[in-house]
Amino acid sequence: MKYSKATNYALHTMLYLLVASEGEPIGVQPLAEMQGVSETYLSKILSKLVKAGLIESTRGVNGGYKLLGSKEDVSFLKVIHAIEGTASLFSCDLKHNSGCLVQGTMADAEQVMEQYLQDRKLIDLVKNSDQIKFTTIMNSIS
Amino acid sequence: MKYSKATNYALHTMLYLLVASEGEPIGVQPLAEMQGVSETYLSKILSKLVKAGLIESTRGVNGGYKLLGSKEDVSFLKVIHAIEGTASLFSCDLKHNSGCLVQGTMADAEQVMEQYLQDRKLIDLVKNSDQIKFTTIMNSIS
DNA sequence: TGACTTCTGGATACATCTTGTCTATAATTG
DNA sequence: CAATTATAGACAAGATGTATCCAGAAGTCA
Repeated sequence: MKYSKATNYALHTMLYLLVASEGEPIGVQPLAEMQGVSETYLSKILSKLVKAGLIESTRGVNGGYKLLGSKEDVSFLKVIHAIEGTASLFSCDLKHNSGCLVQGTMADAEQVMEQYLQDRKLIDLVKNSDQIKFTTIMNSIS
Repeated sequence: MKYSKATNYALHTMLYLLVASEGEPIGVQPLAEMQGVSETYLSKILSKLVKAGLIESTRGVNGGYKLLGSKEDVSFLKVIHAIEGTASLFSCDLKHNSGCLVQGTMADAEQVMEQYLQDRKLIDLVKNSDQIKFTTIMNSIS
């Protein structure tokens, strides 16, 4: 059980869009180049973020992607759910006659993690200290 | 991202062995039949539990599997780790020059869930009320 | 020793998911 | 119309999960 690389791309892209949230939209090109992945692949990931209502896209010249809504509202959970889906991590397919004893605890464990990820906002990663250091880091993504 | 079905088999099998912890070891045959899976497949899963030190196996006539150690010590986390491995759920492969901003939070989230799963013991599912009801449920696994 | 039982390990097969790429298409600007 | 940019579909290589069958090791019992 592992998070997909797509989730990682999504989180980093959201971080970038969040910092660049004021101003012109940003095309796939620079985002894909930064992370060393093809434009079409990253665009599929970005489409999921669009459908989830996290960002908006504009086509045509000077088009691209832009954060939708408030910077402070972007939680880790929203991004993860947009990419991984919202299905439960655990499900028991066995044919019990009166419910599965295990499932409840597993669901609770997942809930605990989701609550944590919902409380954590992407902006927390960059707000406290230095926007400069952040951009340096982002640009350094090979 | 989902837990494997193997983890589910492992949890149910451990529950069964836990209830039957006093007495003779139990062979793969009944365990596999209960859960509707082949003996060889389930035995591979059980081998992982053996290697993890959760159960012990004895070969030959009247052999089988038996809980190792105290009933009270079997946490959800131990079983899950035995099957899924202990690798992190999230890892960033991007080439940052000074560490990944995202990874820390993701690791913390995982830690929160693992702590919960470590605190939850399998025996909690059956100890409070009725051993009888439990056996009924277990036997009802098609 | 020999027969039987039970776990162990290897080879194999199939389905699904992930990670991508390439190409074509739709929408927008100028 | 022409250039730009997102979107969608087809496709493929690779990894992983699920599962079976068969051969072999190891233990028990007569």
